[in-house]
Amino acid sequence: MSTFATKLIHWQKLHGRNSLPWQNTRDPYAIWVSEIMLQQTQVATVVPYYLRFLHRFPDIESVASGSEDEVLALWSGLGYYSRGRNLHRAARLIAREQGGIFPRGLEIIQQLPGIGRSTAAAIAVFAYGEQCAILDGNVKRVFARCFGMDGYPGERKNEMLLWRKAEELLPEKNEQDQIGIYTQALMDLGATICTRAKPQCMTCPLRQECIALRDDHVNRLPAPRPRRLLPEKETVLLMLMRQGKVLLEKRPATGIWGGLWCLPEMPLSEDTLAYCTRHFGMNVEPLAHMPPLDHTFTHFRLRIHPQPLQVISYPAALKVQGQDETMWITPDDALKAAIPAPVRKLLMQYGYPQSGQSIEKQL
DNA sequence: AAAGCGGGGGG
DNA sequence: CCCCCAGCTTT
Repeated sequence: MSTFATKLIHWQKLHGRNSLPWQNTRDPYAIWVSEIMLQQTQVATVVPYYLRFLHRFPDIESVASGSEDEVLALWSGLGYYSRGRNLHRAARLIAREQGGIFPRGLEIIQQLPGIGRSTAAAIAVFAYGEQCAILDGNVKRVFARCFGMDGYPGERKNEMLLWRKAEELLPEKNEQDQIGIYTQALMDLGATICTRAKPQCMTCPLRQECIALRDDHVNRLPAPRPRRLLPEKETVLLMLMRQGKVLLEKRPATGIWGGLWCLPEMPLSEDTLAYCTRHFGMNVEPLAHMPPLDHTFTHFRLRIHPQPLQVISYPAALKVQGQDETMWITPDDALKAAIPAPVRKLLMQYGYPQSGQSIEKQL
């Protein structure tokens, strides 16, 4: 009778993933970048962003000497931009205070901005072989099913319980050199077998001990997060065109699309032409109408009304109230900048009506 | 159309 | 502390 860890290690060697771009390295920097990108984001999405990021920023020193704007530009489309800002902050911190050497040790790693307990553990395991437990969304799902945990795994007491289990189940002394394989096995099992929908229980290495499978509760576990209904909001995004260029504003560092370049936002209640006169001192006239674009966040739904406008006249010194940074940029260049996904979509629709262009083609 | 995913920050 | 926030993909 082999243990939990032994089964997973054996399964990983036969069926796990072993050639992802961030595997087969012990470079803590490369592992760090991958783990940050993999927060909230699936492998297939991350791969092209990761390759591009490491090509431009091959080490901590290069990130630290690059601008936040450039980091965010490479992050554009990946979402959760505070991850990019924190990565940049942390790189500068490490460059300045640690001579560019990524720290060792779970607790130290966890003190870096953007790195919590699970991410720190993953880095400590993959880069240094430390005996640490991870607990990401995949692992929570695997555990909730395997142990038949009824409650919502995000609830405090359940999460504490899961962390305790995660630590108990770490490999025994004789297999501690396999901690990386074991950790990868947990991730891969959640990603390829113990999936949210249609899990492949028949080929699962844990099928003999899985409580959810035994009790036919696999599709009920893990318990879903308690929901509250989404508020809906509407806003206007102005597409001010002048000499083939569009006006972008840099958003404040915090809040929605923090630090990204965005089309100027205007309340739906205002009159467009009056707003442009008052806010920018511009004379404008409407261009071809564009249909509204719906964008969903976790906590609200946003209906965006794009408003393309031709600038007829504008003041010599464009000074926008409460906005320290604005720029005129061609839509082509804007697509290479740090812009949120809906703005990217609008600019692409504007530049290439009809055809949709996927992120992979641009990368 | 709805659900899921780690960590930071504010109340 | 606990609760809210963030943006994209998958189902």
